[in-house]
Amino acid sequence: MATGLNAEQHSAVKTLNGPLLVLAGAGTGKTRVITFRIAELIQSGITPSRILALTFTNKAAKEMRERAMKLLGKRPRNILPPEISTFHSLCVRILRRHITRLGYPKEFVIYDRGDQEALARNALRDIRVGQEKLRPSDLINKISGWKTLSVSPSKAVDVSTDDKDQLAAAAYVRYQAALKSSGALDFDDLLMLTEELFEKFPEVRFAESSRHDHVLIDEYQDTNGLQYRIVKHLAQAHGNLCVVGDDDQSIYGWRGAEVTHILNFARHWPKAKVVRLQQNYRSKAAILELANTLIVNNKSRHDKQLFAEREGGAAPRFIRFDDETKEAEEVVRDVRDQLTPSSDRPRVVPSDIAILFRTNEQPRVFELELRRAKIPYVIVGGLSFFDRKEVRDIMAYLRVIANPKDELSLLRVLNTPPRGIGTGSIETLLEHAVEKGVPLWTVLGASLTHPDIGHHTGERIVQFQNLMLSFQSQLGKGSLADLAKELLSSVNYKAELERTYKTATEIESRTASLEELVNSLAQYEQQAENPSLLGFLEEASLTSKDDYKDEDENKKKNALTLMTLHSAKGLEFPHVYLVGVEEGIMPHRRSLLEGTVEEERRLCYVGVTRAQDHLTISFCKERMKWGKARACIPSRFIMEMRGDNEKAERVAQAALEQFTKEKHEEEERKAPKKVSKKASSKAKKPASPAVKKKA
DNA sequence: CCCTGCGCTTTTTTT
DNA sequence: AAGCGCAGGG
Repeated sequence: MATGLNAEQHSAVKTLNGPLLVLAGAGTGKTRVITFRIAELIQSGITPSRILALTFTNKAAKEMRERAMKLLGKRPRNILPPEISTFHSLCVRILRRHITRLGYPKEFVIYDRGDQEALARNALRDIRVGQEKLRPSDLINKISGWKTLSVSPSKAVDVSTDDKDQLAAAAYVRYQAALKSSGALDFDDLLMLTEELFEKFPEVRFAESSRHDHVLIDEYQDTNGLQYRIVKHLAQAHGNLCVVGDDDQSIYGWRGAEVTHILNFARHWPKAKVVRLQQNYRSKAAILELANTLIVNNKSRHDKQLFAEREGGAAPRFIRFDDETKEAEEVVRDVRDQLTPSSDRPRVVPSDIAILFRTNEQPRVFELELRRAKIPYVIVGGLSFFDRKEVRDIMAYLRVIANPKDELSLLRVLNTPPRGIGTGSIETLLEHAVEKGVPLWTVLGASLTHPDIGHHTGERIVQFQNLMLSFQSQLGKGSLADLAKELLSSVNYKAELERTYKTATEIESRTASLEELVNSLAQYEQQAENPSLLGFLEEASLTSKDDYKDEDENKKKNALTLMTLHSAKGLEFPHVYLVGVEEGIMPHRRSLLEGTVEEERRLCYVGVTRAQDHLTISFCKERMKWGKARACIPSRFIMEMRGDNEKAERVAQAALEQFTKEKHEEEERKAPKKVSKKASSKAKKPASPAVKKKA
């Protein structure tokens, strides 16, 4: 079975029992080892379904599933396959079985990042401490951090000492209350409640941990505290836990991932066997050398040195451009050159090429150029299908139909498209609902008799509710795709699009995404064993959006890839363009101020080690920011890769100086307001960080 | 209640 | 540059 493996890989694959830590450097055949190991376990007589393999993305899970199946060949249909899924999907399955014990409904919905933003925005409304305020995204990160530590809202209020934390804690209380009353869970809840179940109910822990005899985890360096504890529960009984990862590729520290989990694995599992994979099969020596030179600048890491199996290779290019437009133009021109058939080198197709960047705003310019050059491309992540306004609208309708308690969605669709239900009436209803302590949905009917709501408006609200009710009664009867189509026509959404958007192309593209939504419903119904609206919604929020709408798989197969470094982890391409390698972007300015440059360096390392044959690193002299051109400093990582540490040091100094100065300027800009406001306001703000709420 | 337009803020990565 | 909130006219 295990053929073509080197000695280290062989050892990892053949160690079937007990704890096993595989420290696998970039490009050392990590995925191969996991899949071979799964196959080996099955060969040795383990029932496939008793194996649980966990990944961080659906894409990785899907790929692993396919590879394992291929390795195993045809299996009788009545034998269940190994369970290969993401942490989050696993938790959803566990919760669906036991969550009622925690007082949550079995039919919970999952709120994604967009919903979280909306909730956070609401929760922060009217909350401030003096002049301090919090951005929704910061609140979300903060809450996520608390949840990772299993800190409840009330506990957060207790433990918060500084102003910002107190403020966040107050918002956390509201945020969590809103989630609960909507019958919704966010991503962190999925993990947190699973742990709670395991802690509170030994029988649940027993039942769930008895389902498997072997647990494997990919990208272990990115596990956070919750995931770590869940895994511990799952593997405690049998101890057959195999984790695979690379501390140099830990790039999710901001999400609570702790490298210590992988660094201390041998301590937590004293019997653990440790295997190191250090032979890199992916990159040409010239590229790997660059990566090695870069990463040794990190102080906290397992000391290791990767060896290139593929000698030589073209020297990586470092190119400077005038600005981001030039960068996109020239990179795309270079891509086109590469794609042009030539007799003196092997053929290159778009799917051999990836353009990698740090932030999600960077691809815009590249998209434009690629379209102009007629090169097929896919953008991974970023503004995805499910983030488009029209799709979110319709999804909100579907959610209200599936779960009328979902207040966020209800508020979104109540007057979308405009149907004469104004903010005034909605406020009144909300107050009424809060008074009675029931969901907003329940009081909709009362709007006809409510003194503060006009008769006309009341009628329209009831009409809306009846429409939703009629769709609810259709659930389980006909096809979901048909229901969605009917929904679109009965709320006249297309007319709304035509009214809102001016250009024909925009209307067309928005209409197209609605069609796509209907198609994905149809597709879901076809492939799901037991299709339900709730099931579709669950899949839509959990599945990383890109592999979700695989409508034209073929087109995708031949497309160039645009993606962030975070999304690129685990992938490889013959040609890689790493763009925007400048101080402030990579390392990101925020990391400089927060002292997390080492993680940025690992990010850069991940980028460099994605390349198999050709690597191009580029940076700009200046870049547009908020409509203004700003000078850019080439990243210290570039100097480090070239071995000029002195210059890197100077650059680091200069960048830190510049960004701290900017930060000060920003604060200055805000300060005068503070003074004038204080002067003009009648009552002075409380000195203690008391949370002010408007009634 | 709906729409438009003005001014103000925006600064990361993702399941 | 772009999205959001808010004020003011229909």
